[in-house]
Amino acid sequence: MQNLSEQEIVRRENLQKIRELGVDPYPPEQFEVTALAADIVANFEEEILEDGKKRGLNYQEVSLAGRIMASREAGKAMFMNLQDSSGRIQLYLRREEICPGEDTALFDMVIKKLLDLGDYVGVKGFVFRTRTGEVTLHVQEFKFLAKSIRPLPIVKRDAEGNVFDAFTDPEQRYRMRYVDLTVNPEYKDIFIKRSKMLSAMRRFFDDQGWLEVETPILQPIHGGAAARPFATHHNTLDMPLYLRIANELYLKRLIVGGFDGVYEIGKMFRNEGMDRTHNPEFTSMEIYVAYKDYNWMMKMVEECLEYVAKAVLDGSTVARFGDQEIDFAGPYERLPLLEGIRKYTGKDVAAMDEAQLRQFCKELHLEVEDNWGRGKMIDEIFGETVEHHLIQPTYITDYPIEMTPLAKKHRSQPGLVERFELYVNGKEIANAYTELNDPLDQRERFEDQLKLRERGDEEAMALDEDFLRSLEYGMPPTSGLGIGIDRLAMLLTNQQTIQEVLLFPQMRPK
RNA sequence: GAUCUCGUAGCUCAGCCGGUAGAGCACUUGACUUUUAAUCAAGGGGUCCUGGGUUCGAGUCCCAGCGGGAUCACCA
Repeated sequence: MQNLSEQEIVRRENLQKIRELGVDPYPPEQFEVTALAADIVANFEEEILEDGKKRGLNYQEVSLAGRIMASREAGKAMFMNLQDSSGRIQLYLRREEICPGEDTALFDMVIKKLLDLGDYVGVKGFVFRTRTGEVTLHVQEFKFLAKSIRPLPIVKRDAEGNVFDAFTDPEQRYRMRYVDLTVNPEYKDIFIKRSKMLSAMRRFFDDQGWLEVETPILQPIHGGAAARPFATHHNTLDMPLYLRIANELYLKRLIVGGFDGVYEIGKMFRNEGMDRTHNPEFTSMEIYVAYKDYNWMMKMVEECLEYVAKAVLDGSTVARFGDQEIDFAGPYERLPLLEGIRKYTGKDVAAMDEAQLRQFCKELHLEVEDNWGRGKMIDEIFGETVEHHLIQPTYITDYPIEMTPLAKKHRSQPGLVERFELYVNGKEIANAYTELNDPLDQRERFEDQLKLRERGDEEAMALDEDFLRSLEYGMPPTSGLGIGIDRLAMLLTNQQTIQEVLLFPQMRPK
């Protein structure tokens, strides 16, 4: 045990003294809770009697549990604030009631002196309204449930709304999320909304009859996306394994296997940079539906996001994000990629050859690498000139084939594939294709990726022979979709950083 | 990975031109039976991120490192 602060030493001494007085600071038995603080404060009712006195009509025998977050002594009485999962309520204690006889040790010692802020307690009593009008629990029984031996940085607000001792340092908040959620309970709302978002999405898919599945996180070949993986090693098999960067190829194997619709909501892992929109592990939703194409998928996404937004935003489809208002009600604008570039630059990149594209990139002050092909440059031009305009949900459709080795060739436009990405607030939220199910075409695309890899592109896709075999057996026409769950959560909870929508964002070790 | 910026008490922060560290809350002791940032009186608490350097003297200036935040690059 190393250097304890004065306050930690005092709390440990208090813990010992409580035990010496015969009180268990960590009792094993359950404590029955019959009410929540927020419900009481919202619903307490009283009547005024003929003699002018007031009488509570409800909550006259309740039992609450939570942390003591403030304590005010007033002689032989005391006021405290109790915080439970719902909110806070004031407690009122009188010595003569807690300790009716001569022995006032429980009140004078245990409650008045040995109780610390942050301690978990259970209280029973009746609710009334104080002279100053605050709904308060008049405590008749008091019990320690768990002692806190480390001081909490409790936030205080005065009558003018000034905030004192705010626990605001993001590093501390993320590293000690348990403290953050305790002293800044408003952040719990983000995670409650995130949970509502996920359960609404599952409900939407389940109602269509699609099946939630789980596919391997440890994969021998990291396929399905262009990204650098985390590598690990399996001892018994003595082989390298990768944490998945995508689950696409496994979900398609299930479509080959005869499921009409499968989806998975789970973590993906990418060994790349971290910033306010990237965490090394992130949550993605991927869904594949047989006999559909990307036009159908656009409609499905509109219906799904509208449904999910309503579940999170109490029936509204409009999310406030910073100073923007984003409406998730469909239909969304559809803008082919090349038209989008024309719209915002006036240039027709489709007509340009590689040298002309390179020149255009220079004009835009884009740093072009030698190994970039047409597709990569067009993608960069799009990112530079169009992306930030796409505030309301917008589908960008029909991408160059080079960038998209798993999507089917466009039915009418050579050089393009049937792919769309959904942009909201200038950021990509979803990505979908009419899936490539021609096994010979797929093999050629993988081989093109291998060539890119030989040219030094570390993110080029690896060839997955077993996946190709599954396509050779025959995959029905299928449309697939991926949604970045963390980014959708950011939009629906008005948060500017991914760390705020992750309970435990990745941090450097201390 | 690059640039900017920050690191002082449990928490939030002051600390001037370099002169051995300060406030509020929290904590300790005492008073008070409807208070609410309770109040009143008294008191304790510091590896000034780490390591070097300049200087008679460094929280302060310089260098390096560690960690955070912001912006950028890569990516979803």
